[in-house]
Amino acid sequence: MKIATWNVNSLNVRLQHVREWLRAAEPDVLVLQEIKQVTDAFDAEAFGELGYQSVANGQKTYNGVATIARTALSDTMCDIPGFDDPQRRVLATTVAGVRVINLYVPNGQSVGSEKYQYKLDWLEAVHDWLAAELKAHDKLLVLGDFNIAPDDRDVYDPEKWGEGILCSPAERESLQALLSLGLADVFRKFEQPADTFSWWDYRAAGFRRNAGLRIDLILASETLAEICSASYIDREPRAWERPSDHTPAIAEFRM
DNA sequence: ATGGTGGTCCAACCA
Repeated sequence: MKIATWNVNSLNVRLQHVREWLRAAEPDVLVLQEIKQVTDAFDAEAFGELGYQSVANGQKTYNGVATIARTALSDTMCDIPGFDDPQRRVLATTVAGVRVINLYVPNGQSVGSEKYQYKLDWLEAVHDWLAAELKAHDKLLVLGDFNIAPDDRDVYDPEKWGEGILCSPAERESLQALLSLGLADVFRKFEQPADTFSWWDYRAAGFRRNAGLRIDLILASETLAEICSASYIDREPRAWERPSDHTPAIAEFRM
């Protein structure tokens, strides 16, 4: 099974990029974040033509997530239990016996801001939800835009970013708490080229300078981490015309 | 030290 995550920063703008990438990469599952459209505007037929089924959890203007798969999607959940939130940031589905949890973690704006507190509260609620999901599902993946660079290897200039947003100790501890539930960042199970990132700021020619961060992650339960055969980031779509500021992160499993 | 770009939607917010 080949699975990928991609923050597309508006599916309206990026639909043809996503279709092009599906044709070339042929993943079994692709999870999208920041579709920035209401659920009814999601064009399932555009993926149906390519042999994919899909489920969307959309919202006007901001956020919104969708999951696309070669096979049927079942047991869909669009909310974190017990966490009342109008923002559409989660989509859990079961695909081919794997629980696939698609997350768009809040950005947090700046350390100490209201949005930062929301991010930490949101991650705590996700933690408790995932604990329950892991009890119910041996084969589980949590993937998406985490808006957290796990450690300094995932930051182009750790000195400059310091303990700023996306890198602060509290954010990294929140991520560590998720990993402590029994999840592994599969990208780090394999040798990787230095300075491999998944997001580059549109501003200040971030991509040209490779001034990026690795914030798009694939976390696997122990059962799946054991059969993970590859994980990598495909930089190519970030170089396409009018790109998303993120590029796909991919993992492959022997199953 | 600040602002840079891009999406949504047309003023201002979000990233």
